[in-house]
Amino acid sequence: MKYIKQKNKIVIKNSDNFNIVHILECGQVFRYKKFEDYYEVMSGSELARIFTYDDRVEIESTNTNHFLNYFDLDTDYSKIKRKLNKYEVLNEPIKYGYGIRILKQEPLETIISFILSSNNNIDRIQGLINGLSKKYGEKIEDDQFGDYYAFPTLEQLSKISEEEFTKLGAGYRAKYLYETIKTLQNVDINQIKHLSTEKAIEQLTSLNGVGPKVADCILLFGYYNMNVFPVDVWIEKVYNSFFTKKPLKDRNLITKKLTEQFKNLSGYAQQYLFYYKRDGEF
DNA sequence: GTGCAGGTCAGCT
DNA sequence: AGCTGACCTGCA
Repeated sequence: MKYIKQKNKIVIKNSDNFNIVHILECGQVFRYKKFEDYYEVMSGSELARIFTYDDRVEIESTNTNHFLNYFDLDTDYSKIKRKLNKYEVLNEPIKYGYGIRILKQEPLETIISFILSSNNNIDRIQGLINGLSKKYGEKIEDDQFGDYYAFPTLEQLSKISEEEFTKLGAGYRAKYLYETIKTLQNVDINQIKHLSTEKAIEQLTSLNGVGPKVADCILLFGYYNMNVFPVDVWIEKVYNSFFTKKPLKDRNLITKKLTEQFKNLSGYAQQYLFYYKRDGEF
């Protein structure tokens, strides 16, 4: 993707492969907020504002290189979409969500966020993550962007009791968080990226509160692994409407069928289909 | 009041 | 291994 890198700004001239609404609302991320004329996104301890104009997109941030990587701007989505378009079922979804890009989020943040996402709704998930950051993350006072809160580090998270997670409103997920954080203190989460997809899923699902769907989300959004196809309620509907004559309700089986079909493009395919089904009309 | 929201876990065949 | 019900919580 062509972009111009300035001191604290990234300018994208041709934004056929970058649409901030598509990127933020295709289900991969929770730490963002819409303002009147821009979107704000937080990643780790960094913050970015994304302005969309007729002829360009501008990203102003606390850390240009961080967001260059976060938005994966050196990956050519035209090429990816060409490959995906060989599957007819993806033609319309790609047209609809043309500006989707898969973000490179931080593993810890992704693990915690998607544990909170289970059987929950988006508003509450966002509220929980904001509350968690505000209460336990580092306060950052930036001259240009004002005050905001970083996502808590593992060390900061490890000091939180189960009761405090409950007080935040995590519900029965409080125990999941508490147990998982305890486990993570004895695990190097960076080694997960070197494992085979199968082994990585095995290791992630051993964490409390992480089942097959959440494990797939963590691998896709936190480890940039395109071999997984998270199946939630929306993808279940997509599969049963457009991929089969006999409806399945076993999500593990649906995952298996879809990853067999899309192989190392599974992650991308999931995002276009998810956004099209959830936001548009399928 | 009741059903639901981006599933997971435990306890049963 | 595969299936089923319970589950925090806040909002329509």
